Amino acid sequence: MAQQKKMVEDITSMDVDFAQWYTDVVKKAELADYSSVKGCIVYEPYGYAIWENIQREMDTRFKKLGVQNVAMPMLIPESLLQKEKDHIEGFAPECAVVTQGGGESLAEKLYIRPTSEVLFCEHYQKVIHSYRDLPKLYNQWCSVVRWEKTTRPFLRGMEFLWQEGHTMHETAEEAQEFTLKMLRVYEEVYREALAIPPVVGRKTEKEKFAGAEATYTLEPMMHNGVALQGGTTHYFGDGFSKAFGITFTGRDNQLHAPFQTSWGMSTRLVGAVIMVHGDDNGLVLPPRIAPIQVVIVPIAQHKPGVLEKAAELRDRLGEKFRVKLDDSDNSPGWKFAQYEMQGVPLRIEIGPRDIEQGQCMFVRRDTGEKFPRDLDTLEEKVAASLDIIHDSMLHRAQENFDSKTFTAHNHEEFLDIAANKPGFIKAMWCGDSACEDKLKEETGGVKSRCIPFEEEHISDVCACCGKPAKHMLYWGRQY
RNA sequence: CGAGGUGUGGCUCAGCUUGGUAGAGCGCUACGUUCGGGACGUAGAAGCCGCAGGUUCAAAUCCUGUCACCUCGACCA
Repeated sequence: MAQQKKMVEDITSMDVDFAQWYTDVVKKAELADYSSVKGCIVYEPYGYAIWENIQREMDTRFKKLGVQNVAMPMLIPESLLQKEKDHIEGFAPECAVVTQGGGESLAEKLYIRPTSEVLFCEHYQKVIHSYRDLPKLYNQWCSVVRWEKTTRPFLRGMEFLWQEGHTMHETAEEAQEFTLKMLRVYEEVYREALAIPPVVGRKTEKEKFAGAEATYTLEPMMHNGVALQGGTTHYFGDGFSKAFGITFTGRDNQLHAPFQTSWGMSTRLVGAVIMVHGDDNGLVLPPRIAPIQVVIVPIAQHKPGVLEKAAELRDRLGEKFRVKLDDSDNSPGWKFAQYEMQGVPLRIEIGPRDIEQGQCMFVRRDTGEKFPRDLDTLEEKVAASLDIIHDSMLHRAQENFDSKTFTAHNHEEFLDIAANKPGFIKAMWCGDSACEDKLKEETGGVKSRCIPFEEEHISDVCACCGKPAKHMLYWGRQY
């Protein structure tokens, strides 16, 4: 697909400075603003609307699986957080802690949740008594706080919005199966709502979540070849259950500990959408999560009949799509640029000439392609175009992924690719975390992304140490 | 936490070297003319120059301190 001419001068070109480009898009598309606290952003209406649409895509899928939404407290007593050893060790260093209340020192410190496993466990301990109480499938939409040193809007914040699901199951098999089921739900959201093809697989021992037995992950590749950990599901076994004394009477009339999962995706997904699909003119939004799917720009709107016709189209399309008619006094060119920056998937231009001919002009945001469409079948034409745009965006993201994924057969090739080709590396691995440490050190930051479910056989030996290989890994730098 | 950088109308910045009435562009308000790729004219509103000390007749400008944010690295969704 031909690269569009750059029309917006306020946005730094991706090739010049990708980081600056990202920041420019966030600001110019009016997604978020900085607040007076470092790492805490203001989600502006347009940015928040994207998140709401992503939420809806996820929440309806959760509910189809029987997941129920709840709301847990924000504060965790220190003693509660300490009940699971690996968990506290993993999270305590990045927690914010409340030590005062009402002007007096607290007897026990209260941690602001960095994640809520222990809160769910405390509650589950009270409400689970019998196998008939299982499974418990809870989820919450909330914000969490982690004391990050470096922050970027949507990608990493001190406070960020997310959902965290926490479930309890009668058997290990059922919990393991549910962990993978949620992973597939996430992948579906990626592909069908975000038009992003992620790599999906299992994290290595080194990279897994604090306290989990297994962590699965979705790793989309950004336009510049850098990875983003964008969603994880965890299988906990019965470790937390035992630590929290959660028991139920089984079908055999014996006491058992239930098996647990958790899974989360965050507003980081908005960052992924920006960096996977965006271009030098700004944001490019997948139609299914775009706050405005169709923007109608009237041409020569002062002429009789134009605004009336444009409003009629808005009313018609508004029954099926998220539509905006911009009848402000700004010039058409200004409006074109504005909605391109904001990534609106489809623009409809309508002017006196079109009205005479019973048509309007469609302009696709993803390709810049412009073509006439008859007014009388407009609803079908818009629906078809939005689907085509979605498919085309997914396809292009896949092409970018493929063109930036390289195979390393040995240590030398691995270092060469890491140094010279931005993107993912596929390579064999012996299973030893020492090799992960070594490669990260040698390459200055390339880390294992995951063991994919469909592994390829690239060679018989580890691309680091040369010992017999156990798995194929995806590797890459990450945000 | 290491290395850089920046704080001046809403935004981007100039002014600081050499102290002397606080500026420009964009945006905003009103009216008019415009309208198929960021239109134009006229009139207008808007800033105790991040904060605190100090030097001085006089500080955006010099000195000291402090806070905040941004970018890049190391750690994490």
